[in-house]
Amino acid sequence: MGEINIDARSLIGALELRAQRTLRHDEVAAISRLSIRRVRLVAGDHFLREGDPPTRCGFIVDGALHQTKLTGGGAQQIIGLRVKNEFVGLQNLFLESADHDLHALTGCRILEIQAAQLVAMIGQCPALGQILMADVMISCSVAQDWIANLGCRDAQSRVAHLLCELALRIEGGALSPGARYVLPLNQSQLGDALGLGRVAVNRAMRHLAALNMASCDKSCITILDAAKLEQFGDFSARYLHLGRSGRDRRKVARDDPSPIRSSAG
Amino acid sequence: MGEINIDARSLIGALELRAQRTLRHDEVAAISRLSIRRVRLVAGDHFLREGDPPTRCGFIVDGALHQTKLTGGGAQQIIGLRVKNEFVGLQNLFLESADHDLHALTGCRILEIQAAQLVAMIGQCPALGQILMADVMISCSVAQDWIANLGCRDAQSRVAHLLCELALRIEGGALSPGARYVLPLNQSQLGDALGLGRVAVNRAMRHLAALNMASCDKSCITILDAAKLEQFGDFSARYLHLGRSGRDRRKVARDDPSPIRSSAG
DNA sequence: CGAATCGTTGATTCAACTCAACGCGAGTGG
DNA sequence: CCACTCGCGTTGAGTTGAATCAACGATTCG
Repeated sequence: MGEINIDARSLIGALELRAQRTLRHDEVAAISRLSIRRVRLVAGDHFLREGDPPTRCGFIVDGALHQTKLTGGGAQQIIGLRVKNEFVGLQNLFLESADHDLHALTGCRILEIQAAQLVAMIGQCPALGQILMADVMISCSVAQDWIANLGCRDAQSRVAHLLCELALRIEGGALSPGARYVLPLNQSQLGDALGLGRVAVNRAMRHLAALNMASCDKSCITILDAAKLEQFGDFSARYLHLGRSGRDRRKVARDDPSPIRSSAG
Repeated sequence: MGEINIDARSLIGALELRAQRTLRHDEVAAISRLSIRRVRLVAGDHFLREGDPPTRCGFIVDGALHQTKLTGGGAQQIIGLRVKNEFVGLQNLFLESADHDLHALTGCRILEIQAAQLVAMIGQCPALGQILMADVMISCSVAQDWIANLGCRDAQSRVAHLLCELALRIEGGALSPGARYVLPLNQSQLGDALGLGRVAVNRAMRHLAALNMASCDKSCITILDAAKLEQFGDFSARYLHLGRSGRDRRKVARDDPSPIRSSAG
């Protein structure tokens, strides 16, 4: 294994984490045959634009990107976020063109892989394809959860819900009290993601802080009371499909009886 | 080919339509090896529930289903629709459990396939896997477009947008003036899908009728002025990824210069 | 220092929610 | 056959949550 590229190693590690198993030798070999290019983006750079053929894929080593759509009215809607340790560009892999823009939200380090190579790899190792496709399926689940978030929660709950989601995705860890992470969006962008105005986002965040659920200093979010925040944001981690023991997740592991849902009756 | 099951034929036809090509013999053979079960559902029946292992997949021959989530407040959000000639249950195929409910919206005829068989088939024929995975990717695109719809359009535009989408998905045809289709949702359910109350949906629909864009008699939608409806609903068919010439699509074929987006400036 | 961006707060406006009532048609049962 | 109920669509009136407008403090950066 000593001869394998350090970047390929990162990919292998990420895939093993997702699949919850050690990759086989042929799988490792297939990955190490990929030509991986290191790419750096600064905030605002685009990775894919609407209409582009989906030739670029990548793995985010560090940073965050957002998927956006422009509406006829000139408003911008953030339809998805991608953070470190996640893939980008997989969503359109088997389609003819991208249907949205993909931009860097912060500075990013990305391992770029040509889509054609990825498709070839999937053909050789369907099991690797499954891991990548599971990633797409999770994106789909997350998008659908966002629909529910926008569709039937008020401003405060929406913000709380997104803070919970990002805590888990960014930290890759538990939603434990005192957990802290850097939010890659400012309040305007949060509004674009949540279908709210900046003012409403600001008020919601101050409300969460006043209730001692989560505080925000600059871009640094601190989870003060995880349980209360989850309940307030009607959050359940199931849709993130983090895996039983995977990704340092403790919350999902302890099969909790979903206090939120049961309270609904 | 004469010996192939009529249900397998339906699947083959659907896959060929999606892939825009004739399937190879080995692909046809792989499909004909599937054991397909005919299932009928009546409105309200469930096909999958949240938490279920994703063992059931299917192809909708007729009817419509909805994917739903319950929120803590007791509200139900429709997070996706699946209509005839689409697959169901693919979204969770490589995940451990379903994260939402899947219910019949109307009476349905479904060709059910066990997930395990489908996975095996994908392993044997990665090219077939690509067609199925493209379906998942389109679901993801649609979900993200719904996010944009909920996030930054008012009630009237949301309804108009969804009517456009469903016209294309259900009719599989052009959004031509005079086009007519049966909406599988009542106004309450439309509200659940669009994050609106029934009253708002009703007023929006009457508004669209008053402006001679679309009329609604019982559950039958008639597109009166397709261009106006598209513009009003800020609709572009790109996210449906219907393919160049595929599925009888005329609209997508004629590479139009996207009048909506250009008007935004 | 000035310019720009972001967060914060108050005041006003408005779109959609909620409540409420009623018409209509389908189905049901006496 | 009619009376009844039930679900759905329709409409009006009052309420409210968030948008919008506006102003100001803090921070960063050139």
